[in-house]
Amino acid sequence: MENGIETESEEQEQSNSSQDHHQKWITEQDNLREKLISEDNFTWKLPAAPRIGSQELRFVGGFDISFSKDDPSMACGTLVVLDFRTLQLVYQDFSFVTLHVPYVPGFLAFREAPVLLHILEKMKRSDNPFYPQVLMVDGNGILHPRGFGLACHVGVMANLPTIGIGKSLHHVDGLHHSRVRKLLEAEENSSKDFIPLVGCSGQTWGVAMRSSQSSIKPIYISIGHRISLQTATAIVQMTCKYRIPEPIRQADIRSRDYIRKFEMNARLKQNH
DNA sequence: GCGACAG
DNA sequence: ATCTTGTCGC
Repeated sequence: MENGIETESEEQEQSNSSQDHHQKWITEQDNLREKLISEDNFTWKLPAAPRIGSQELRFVGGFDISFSKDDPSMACGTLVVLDFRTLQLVYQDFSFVTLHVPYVPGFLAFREAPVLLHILEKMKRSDNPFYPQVLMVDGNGILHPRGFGLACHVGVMANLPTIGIGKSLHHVDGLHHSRVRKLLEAEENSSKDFIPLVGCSGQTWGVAMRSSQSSIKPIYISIGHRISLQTATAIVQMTCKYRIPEPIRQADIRSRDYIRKFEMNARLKQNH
């Protein structure tokens, strides 16, 4: 009985302190959100776009993190940069780190953003000519409970145009699976592969996109920073060879590869 | 009160 | 995120 009560109060304290921490995180998200730019804000143009006197988009970045199955706190953040026209890799970098911040839905940025910002900063410091003009992030932008997901967070902090790519739907403003499924089915016959994600409030949070013919499961595109949804959608479409756009897909593949090699090395050491 | 909840 | 086999199709 006494143990039961004691445990309960400890849990209560834990719960309270984590609630406090979440409140700090919420405040930080609310503050950063004031700097968010949700329209095109860059000097380049898309191919065939009539923007006189500006260079075409050339370098598209992608970011992802993979985790060790042996020790889930060990992670590898990977940044790749692809040539927009050829989708060939022109740059890659890895950051092997130990993460102490847990994943909490709605607060992904506090876990993953520092890793990405570190790799970006390193690249910028060295004046690397392949520094991305726009960055795709594995996670949502404004498609988020407070309209400020991972893609917005890194976009504002790195002052870089960013696009959020979700592989599953984060439920926001009445947007849940059955509602999106209905929207998809309704538009399916009209051969549209983009479905605006309009919530109950009437706000457009992003688009669901059937990126490849083989998969019925959509990806969820939302703006991060300094880009319009229309431009973001066009860029994602132009970089999709498979369901996941190439920048994210390459980052994912190479990140997993890095972790696997690390684990292999660890095994070899252990055995002899 | 219960369930839902990007990666 | 990660664990996991085969399987269907171009």
